[in-house]
Amino acid sequence: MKDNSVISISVIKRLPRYYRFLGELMKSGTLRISSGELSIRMGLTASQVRQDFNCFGGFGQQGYGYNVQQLREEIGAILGLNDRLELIMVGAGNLGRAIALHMDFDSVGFRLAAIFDNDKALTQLTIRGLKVMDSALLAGYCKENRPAAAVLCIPPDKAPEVVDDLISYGIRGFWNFSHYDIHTKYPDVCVENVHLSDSLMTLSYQMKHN
Amino acid sequence: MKDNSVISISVIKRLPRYYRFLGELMKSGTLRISSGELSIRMGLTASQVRQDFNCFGGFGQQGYGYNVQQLREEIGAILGLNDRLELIMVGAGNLGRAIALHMDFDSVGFRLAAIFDNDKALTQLTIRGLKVMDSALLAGYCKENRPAAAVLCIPPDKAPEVVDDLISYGIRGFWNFSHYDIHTKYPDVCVENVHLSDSLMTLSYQMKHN
DNA sequence: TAGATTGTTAATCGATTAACAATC
DNA sequence: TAGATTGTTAATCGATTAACAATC
Repeated sequence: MKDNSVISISVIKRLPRYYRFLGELMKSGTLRISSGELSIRMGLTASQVRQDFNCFGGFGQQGYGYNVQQLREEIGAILGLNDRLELIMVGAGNLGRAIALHMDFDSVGFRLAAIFDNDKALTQLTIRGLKVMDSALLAGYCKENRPAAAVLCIPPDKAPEVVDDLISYGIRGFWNFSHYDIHTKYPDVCVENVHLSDSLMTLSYQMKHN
Repeated sequence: MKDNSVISISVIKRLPRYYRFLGELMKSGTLRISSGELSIRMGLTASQVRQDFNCFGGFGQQGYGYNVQQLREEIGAILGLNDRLELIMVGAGNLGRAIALHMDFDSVGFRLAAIFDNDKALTQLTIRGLKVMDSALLAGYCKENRPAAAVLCIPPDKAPEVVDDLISYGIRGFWNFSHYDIHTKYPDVCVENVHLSDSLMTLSYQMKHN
């Protein structure tokens, strides 16, 4: 796995999908696959598949194709799924709790280590073995445990302050469900936005223009 | 609002963000804004802002800029937020219930009209005034009410069958939280994927490569 | 009118696709 | 060896940025 030149974000965003398809192929007992066959199944071009994989080095073999399991492992390694960063959740409302219960964090490179909320009614709860902690304990917790990233499940009006705090506590990555633009103020921090209403508006557009 | 030529998906995906920023400007009492000022706030180029808006017609005025409220309304109209498509939810597990409770569907062009699950323990529940219905009633409901779209919050192994059914019941759009590629089999249907674990893997990649 | 800022065309950049020599 | 399929270079396509004339 070479990793010298900068990989474009378009390529990175396709990797999880490759990873998923290769997982399904593995389950179905497929040992090898060609770029052509994979491209048909995924609705891409064979060229793109080869270009994508070759960003990271030659995983294939001429005349044979790609070894499914090996390729999947390589992509997993590139995505960083083999070691886990400590992750905290801030905001344990409906959405936060569902995310905490629903996601298999361990299989996507993170370990959910703590959950915080400032609502006393929620700090009673235990979610997946984690007791929801009072937000007042956030600073102390971060100082002691140095988590790397945070899931942000809070209303947008509270987001600016919470983000400022978290950054000052050493958080360097955000999985952001809040409608607040972290990158505008902190361009160097890693951010993955999940803007649910934006996504649904896009569906609205699609459906209302044929 | 002209709508003849095909608008690229890159432009469409930026519209909800414009809509959100313009909403904030409106709240703060700003009446007009230039492409230059808006581009700085949003981290885009002034050129791109003008190009984007001009896909749909001239909303601005030379020497003045754009009227915030009018521009926001135009974008809302383009996204189709003024009328609401009937939407059903299939799958009322943790994630589905949180989405149902959390989302303001009315403000993004949809009306959540019914929720279905095949788990008898869930069909007791009432969520936002909607009684969770048994999946056995799905066909009858669709025949009678002709909903346009479905939120899919089911495990991926059940997805192929459920999607087949829903398509046969006349569903033409999916907000898809399930890890199943609807477009592969049904390229003509409207799909917005929310692949949460893909998103988190992307964050993992970002954080582990500096 | 002069200044500001759009709408739009042209130039650049990047990503995707095509082609093909290398090679298993 | 012959066939298949990669890795990689070149061509195309599309999206972003720059430039500037039009005009409020």
